[in-house]
Amino acid sequence: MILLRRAERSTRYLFLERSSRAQPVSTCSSDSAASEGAASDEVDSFFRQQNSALARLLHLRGLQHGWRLFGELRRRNVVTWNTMLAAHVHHREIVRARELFDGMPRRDVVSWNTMLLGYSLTGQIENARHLFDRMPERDTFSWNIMISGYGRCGWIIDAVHLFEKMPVKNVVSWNAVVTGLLANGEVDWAMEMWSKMPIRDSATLSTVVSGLARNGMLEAAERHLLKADEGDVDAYNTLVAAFGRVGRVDDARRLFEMIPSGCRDGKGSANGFQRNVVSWNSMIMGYVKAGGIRSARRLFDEMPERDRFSWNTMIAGYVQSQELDEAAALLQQMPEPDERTWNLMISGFARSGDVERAQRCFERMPHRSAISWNTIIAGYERVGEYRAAMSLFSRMLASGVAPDGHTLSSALGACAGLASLRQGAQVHQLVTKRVAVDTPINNALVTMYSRCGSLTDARRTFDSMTTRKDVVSWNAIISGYAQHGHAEEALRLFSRMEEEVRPTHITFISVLHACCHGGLVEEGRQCFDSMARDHGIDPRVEHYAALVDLLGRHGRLEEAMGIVGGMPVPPDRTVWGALLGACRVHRNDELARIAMAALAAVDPAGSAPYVLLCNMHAGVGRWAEAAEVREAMEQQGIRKQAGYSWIELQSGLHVFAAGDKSHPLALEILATADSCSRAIRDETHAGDLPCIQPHSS
DNA sequence: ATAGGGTTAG
Repeated sequence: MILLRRAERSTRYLFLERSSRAQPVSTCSSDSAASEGAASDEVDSFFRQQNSALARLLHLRGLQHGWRLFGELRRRNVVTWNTMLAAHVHHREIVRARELFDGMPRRDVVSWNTMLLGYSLTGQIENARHLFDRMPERDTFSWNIMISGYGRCGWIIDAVHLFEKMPVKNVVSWNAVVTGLLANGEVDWAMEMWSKMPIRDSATLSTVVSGLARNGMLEAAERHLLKADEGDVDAYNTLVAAFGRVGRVDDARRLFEMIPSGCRDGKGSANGFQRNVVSWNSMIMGYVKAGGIRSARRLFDEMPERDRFSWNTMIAGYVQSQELDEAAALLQQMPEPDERTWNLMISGFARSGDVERAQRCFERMPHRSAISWNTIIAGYERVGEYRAAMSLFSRMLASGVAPDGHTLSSALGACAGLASLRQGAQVHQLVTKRVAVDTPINNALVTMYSRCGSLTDARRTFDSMTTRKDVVSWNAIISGYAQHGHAEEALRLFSRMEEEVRPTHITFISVLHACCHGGLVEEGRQCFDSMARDHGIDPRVEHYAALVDLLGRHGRLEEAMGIVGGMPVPPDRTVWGALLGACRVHRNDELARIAMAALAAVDPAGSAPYVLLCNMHAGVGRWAEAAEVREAMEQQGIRKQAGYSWIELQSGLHVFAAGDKSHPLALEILATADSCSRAIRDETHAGDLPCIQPHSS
């Protein structure tokens, strides 16, 4: 790399001369120029073989192994450099690709095109444009790469503009611009362009069928397909997959049956119109999507030949139906599971909560990409094992695999879970350095800052977002204000939100919590009522729990009980728990007994009713009763999980459990907590507060 | 060794 950097410095401002042959970039590499000129046919053929060996190696073993062979070849031949460059682009290693590109002793138009492609595939279309404008020469590939790149990045006007400016268009250019228009929802424009196409090939039909299907126009797609009647199996496959994707498995099957099977009589058709492995895979995928795992398996067993896609789709199906043993059984039968197979298994185990098994798969796989790391990190993050998630994240960084947006979102989620502002801010640094900051990343940052206690940073991130704020962004910031007790600001943001995006059920949970913590009982009540009425969102059990909490906490116990009694869904432990908590604060023994019995019924193993009842007795000095409850609890083998709180300060991480006095400053901390508790009690007249209990044992 | 259309993983 040092060598490449030096080369980069010497060549940065030199431009290639216009030529169809590779040119030396720097005058000091005259030896390679000379050898290039003198290359005999035998030498050329030797390098061709070496280069295809390099390409194979890169394909099979990844970049690390390729480097070795590359090192021996690189001084000789521009194709070698291009092979390596293409491999980096293929792996989306754009920074390394650029380093390589800058360090190349010579470049031809393929080198430039490959670099354009790299930027276009990683969404950095401005960088691609910058290079495109400075290219010493352009060919049709260059223009086509830019047109499809603009289309992919959503800059459809620029794509069309470039297409019109392009001197010599080929069929790929036309297909690319039609694809771009369809991918950006410009159906009419696309079809107009399509009708003007001077040349079409087999990809044209697939382009239109797929584009229409992706715009939800499945019937129009089918009309086009049948009208063209080219017997193009790829186009049929597109539609089989498209019907499958939206769950219309019968339509998918109908199309699938229209493709000649061609395997029994060996007839097929003259132009090769017969089912291929993709047809079968697409059909299997349709069944998998529709939950028809048995039908999928039947096809899988029936199909004449299977490829990696078939195996992986089938395994994905079992993973999705949570039949992980079946998935593992198929994994056993595969001759060579590939990276995707392992990733599927990892995500399957992780999603089922079995992160240990997920990690065993992770450790077994030979080559881990960013996706593998992301899958296992997200798995740990999702089950709340934030420390494990962060330690894998460090391992990933150390292993040299570049983190992407998915990685950093998960890492931010783990920091949020740990409430670790310090680590969160470090990940934020990586975000600004390493990835394009899109909406999901911004959302993760807002959540992280708010959960780590820095509402100011959360708000700053939210306000300075340059990408579109989606419903998750709004939910994140509203929930932040809710958790920090700023009910008015949460409600203000909620009204602003309603002007831009549709709230979801998650929004209402945050708003209800905000009202609860801010004492805005009436507003909360109205908000709950407006959910179904104005927004068409039926309250779920979580909303009922929040409403009961809101009413109960503010002393409206009968009203809360009325809500519980009238619920269209059975109240669960969160609802009864909220009611019980309220009974305790407002000392309503009678209702507490009802709630406690109900809670014990819906959650027999839970300790909450016992603990609360015990504390109620203890709170008014009924020690014998308190002891009785405790005994009953022990007899039934119910144990309270110790609750922990922690805070991260300059001095490190401080962890506390109830009644735990092991901290060196325990006495001072408890005294401060106590005085806070008193101050709040005086301020709010809220009876005794369940949240701070330095005296509980 | 580089461009457009088809099926799987975060």
